[in-house]
Amino acid sequence: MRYEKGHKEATRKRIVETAAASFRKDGIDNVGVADLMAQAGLTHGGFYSHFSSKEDLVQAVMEEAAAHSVQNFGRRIDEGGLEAWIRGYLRTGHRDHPELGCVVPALAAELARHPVASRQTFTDRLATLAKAVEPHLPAKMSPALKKKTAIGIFSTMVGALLMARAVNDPQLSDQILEAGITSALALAQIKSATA
Amino acid sequence: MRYEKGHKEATRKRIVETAAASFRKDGIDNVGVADLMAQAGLTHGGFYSHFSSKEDLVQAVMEEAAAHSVQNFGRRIDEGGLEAWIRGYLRTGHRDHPELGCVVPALAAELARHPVASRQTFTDRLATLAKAVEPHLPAKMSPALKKKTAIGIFSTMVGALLMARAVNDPQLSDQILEAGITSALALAQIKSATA
DNA sequence: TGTACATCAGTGAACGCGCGTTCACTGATGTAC
DNA sequence: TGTACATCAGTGAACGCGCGTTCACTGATGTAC
Repeated sequence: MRYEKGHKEATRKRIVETAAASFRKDGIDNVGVADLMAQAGLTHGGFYSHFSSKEDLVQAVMEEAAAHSVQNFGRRIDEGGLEAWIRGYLRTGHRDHPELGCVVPALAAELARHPVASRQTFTDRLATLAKAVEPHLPAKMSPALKKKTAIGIFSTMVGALLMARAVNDPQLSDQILEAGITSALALAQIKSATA
Repeated sequence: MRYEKGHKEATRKRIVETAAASFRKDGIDNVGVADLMAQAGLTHGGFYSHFSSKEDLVQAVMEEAAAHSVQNFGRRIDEGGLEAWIRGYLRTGHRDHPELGCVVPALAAELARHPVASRQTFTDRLATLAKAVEPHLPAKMSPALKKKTAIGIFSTMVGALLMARAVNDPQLSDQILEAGITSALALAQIKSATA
């Protein structure tokens, strides 16, 4: 072999990570295979020795993002608690750098129009995320309410980040993030010192 | 003139309405000018006697959607109250027919990558919407908290609808809508009979 | 009243461009003998 | 140890296609005389 062992896997990983960032920043449709390969330091023809189609890459990106973020979120929740997770998600840095952030506000609308295979990962991930949140909710909540609340909190966070990015007025955008934090904390029944 | 008075305005309106539906259903990038004109019963060349560019149409669509939905939401809130508005927004019919529904979950992510002019309308609309919700929140809330809560409720609704559409599992999708309703009602401090 | 002309919403061929995908090829290395 | 061959990640030209946009044209009507 011309390349050391594991070279191909490393290249594939590099393409997936490059794609994950670009897709979140510019949208799946707006990122071409040639762009992506150039960013990874390759030419476009080689793409098809790693993936059978662009849709195949989309699926790989969703899997990578799911693995990465469930791990990331899980750690953050367990280390800093729900409040730190909520505040970390709705910080201005996350709003301003979609390429480094959560795929849901960035890609969910586009993903809804993609084939089932690419959506499956997202579905699984959401269920996992809800389960990671539930243990941190007040003990007096019923299991059913905990599940609803976990999903409700995440809905609030996703909706707020999405709108904070779409809005044109920086001040309103900041207010949306704050409103998202306040509301998510209220749902979690956390009384914050700064809220 | 070949056509009766108001003909051109009527045609333009038809194009905008067709586009509003198609954009929400398939995404702005996935709907071509030629598709749109064919749907409106015209050929693609005539497009440019109505709009200077596709982006110009996007702007017109956002304006139409804003006018339409602020009016629609306002009426619904004033007639049925917050609870009816929330339940109406998070019903399965709305999830399953993005072409007839709110532009925010459908287009906000894509819109965030569009020029300022197209985003301005969205910004204005969101502020108007918040103001329509505020009077229906509990009187004991401070004005500042009312504003935050109004935005928080809408964030929850948008996030829930977005995720309910992206998810692959119909049962989970229904649960997300229910969780959105429960959480939005909780934020509005409405104790519902069926919640 | 009849004729010539101006108007202009809509037509449809054509444009340059970038897309996803294909494919014959390259060339450095590992393996067989 | 040296030579011939197989491997295969990556190259880059080429493909068909659909996109947004342009433009010369059409043809039914209103207007001028």
